Amino acid sequence: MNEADYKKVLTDYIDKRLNISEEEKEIIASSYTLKSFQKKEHIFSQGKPCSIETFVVKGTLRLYHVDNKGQEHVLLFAFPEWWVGDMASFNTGEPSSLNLQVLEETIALVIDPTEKEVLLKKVPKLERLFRLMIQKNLSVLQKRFLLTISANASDRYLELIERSPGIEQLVPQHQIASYLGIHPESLSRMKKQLLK
Amino acid sequence: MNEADYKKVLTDYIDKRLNISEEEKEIIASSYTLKSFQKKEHIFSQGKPCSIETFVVKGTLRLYHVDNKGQEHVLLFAFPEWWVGDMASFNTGEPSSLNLQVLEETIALVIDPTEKEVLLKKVPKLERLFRLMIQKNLSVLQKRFLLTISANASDRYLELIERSPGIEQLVPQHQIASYLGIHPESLSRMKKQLLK
DNA sequence: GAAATCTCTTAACCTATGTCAACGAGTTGA
DNA sequence: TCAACTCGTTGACATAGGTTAAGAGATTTC
Repeated sequence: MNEADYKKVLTDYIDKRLNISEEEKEIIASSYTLKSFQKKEHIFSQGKPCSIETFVVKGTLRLYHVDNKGQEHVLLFAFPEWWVGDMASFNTGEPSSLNLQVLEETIALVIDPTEKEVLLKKVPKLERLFRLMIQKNLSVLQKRFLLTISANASDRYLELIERSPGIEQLVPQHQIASYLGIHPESLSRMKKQLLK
Repeated sequence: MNEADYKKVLTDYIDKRLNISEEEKEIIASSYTLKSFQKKEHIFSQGKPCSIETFVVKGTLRLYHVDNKGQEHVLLFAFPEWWVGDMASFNTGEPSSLNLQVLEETIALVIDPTEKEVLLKKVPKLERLFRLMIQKNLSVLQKRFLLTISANASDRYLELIERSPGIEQLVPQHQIASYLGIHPESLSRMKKQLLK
């Protein structure tokens, strides 16, 4: 696949949701920059403004937070056709509280706040797309929050593997523990319990 | 205050963020319906589609979820100039997983999905406002989520009373416990510990 | 291919919070 | 004014998950 092919993934994605003209497709394609990232690389980091919004074309990422005790907490794993970033920081310029790290070699289309502003001016109907996108993010996060506070770790684990079968092949177990909000030792013990 | 005054709270709120014409103000004002709600009343409930988006003009509300063990979990308390609803349900029509209940007699401006669609057609620049609004909600929820998974109950309690001083006067303690994700007995015990 | 590093497991013990039961102070309602 | 609730508190005990330490395979690195 070449650059144009990768960008087509994005314009197709948008076209499916909004119906855009060829001209608009070109504007969109030229507004985004194609980047590839190596395993373990950080695309943005906690403490610095996140000036990048990412559309994943290929690969796997994790978005996580490090708390003031040094503990990592995975917010989400991202796969192709996902948008990832730190909305709050991207829009306000304030330091991000999140880190975006590559788990599997990734190809993504990225944009910075200024370019995005220009793009939205040129193609205002994208406002709607981004609203829908955030809405989706919000309702995913809301579900996750409710599950986190109302279910115990093993129910959350079962929910995760049901919702994302195959995730245990893609992501090391200690990061699944981190996603579940428990320690690797606890997950290990828990899985042993579940086998009974 | 009369109806026009209450609606002015909304149009002023929007004008501060978007700069809208007099004509647009009128369209907006006429798209929203003024409602008042009594203490303990439910504005929408879990299991039914939430076909209402609320802009609080006056009063206090709580948005909560009841899990499958019958336990209540408060997602947020809402105060004047807040938007409250269940975005996911409002936009898709699927059953809501949330309840919105009045804690103190409330005056609010409400809109349903159809009216909102019409309004957005008439005043497309509101797309931007709603995007910003959801963005804010998302970043609040994200902070809350990170705090919930990385801090213990007493740190969350201290954070809450620091962020919302006076909340203990507005909301009964067992609902604060529910917001913190613990049981009333635990909060009681915890506060005793903190006094030492 | 040896050393270093990472990943997962197990075990023993610890702690925060849940659970259940009882009680007293207020508040509401007949 | 008494009965019924609601709300917060306390205590005893239970449990999920944290903490620490150790070891065994994998995997990476030089």
